[in-house]
Amino acid sequence: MESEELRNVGLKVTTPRLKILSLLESAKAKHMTAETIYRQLSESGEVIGLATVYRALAQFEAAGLITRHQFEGGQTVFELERGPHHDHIVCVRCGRVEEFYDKVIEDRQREIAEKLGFTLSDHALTLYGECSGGACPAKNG
Amino acid sequence: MESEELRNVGLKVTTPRLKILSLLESAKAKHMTAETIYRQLSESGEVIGLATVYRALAQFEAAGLITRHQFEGGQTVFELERGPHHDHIVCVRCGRVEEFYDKVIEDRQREIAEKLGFTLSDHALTLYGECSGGACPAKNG
DNA sequence: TTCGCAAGTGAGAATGGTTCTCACTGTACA
DNA sequence: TGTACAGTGAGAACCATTCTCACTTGCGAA
Ligand SMILES: [Mn+2]
Ligand SMILES: [Mn+2]
Ligand SMILES: [Zn+2]
Ligand SMILES: [Zn+2]
Repeated sequence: MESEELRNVGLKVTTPRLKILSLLESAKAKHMTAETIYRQLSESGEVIGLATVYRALAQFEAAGLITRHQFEGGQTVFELERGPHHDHIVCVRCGRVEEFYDKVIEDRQREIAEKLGFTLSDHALTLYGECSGGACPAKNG
Repeated sequence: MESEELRNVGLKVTTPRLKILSLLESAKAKHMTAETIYRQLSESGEVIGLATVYRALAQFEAAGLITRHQFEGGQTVFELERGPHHDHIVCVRCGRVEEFYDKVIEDRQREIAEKLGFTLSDHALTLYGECSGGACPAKNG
């Protein structure tokens, strides 16, 4: 249950936090903005302040429950941290986001950091391009 | 001369644009925020509006003269597009920025995009970590 | 050269995503 | 159950960036 998850990371179990967590789990879109989360909760009758949404997301991130991505030209998006690490490729035409994991790149990053005398703690890799003709909604008409 | 550079990309040669371009060329810091550029120009007696700085930077970027980077937790920084492409590693403690180029990663990105049905147009890769003890000013005291 | 005018500029207002404030509320724990 | 203190919501504040608009400037045509 989501209550467990909150307790496990040392956060009090409150209604807003539970609602936000379950929305992140059940929503069709995997990557959501704070605004989107706020609106979807509002539309389903949950009255949760936008400030609370931002606060909860920041806490979830600090606790490692979710990750934050800033794709260029868009707002910050959040996603549940489930399963293995991955990076993203974004269609600059329609905004579609695909995920990928590449061991070669991941390993290389560690080597590069080491060679430059850094202790690697994180990285952000996002590819941008246009998705293929049929798949890209924005290309049809 | 910088006038050439502006003309070559189809931009009128104006005083603000020239000042901004030369500052980017001569400044000690390679990666600068709009605010920093504005302040440095002001301090050297050049009166150029902040809005103009932002406008010029946007135009320079569109023209391919400079590139824009958004490191997490910081403001957008700009740098002159000279020499070959590179990515960045940022010290989360002191903010130092180092540059690197890795052919393996670059090639892999292209392959990944292709495999996923995307035509790659750009990418953003930034590593984060702590730079080594002696080199990191923030670690001394 | 001089002219005309589209393009550029600067000051300040507006924007918009995110954070802060503060009085009120709810959770957790004894 | 009571209480202390963390959490919440509404709206104000923040702040990087963009927009507005009256004025200026670069530059091709004459
Ligand atoms: Mn993802
Ligand atoms: Mn650089
Ligand atoms: Zn697409
Ligand atoms: Zn450092």
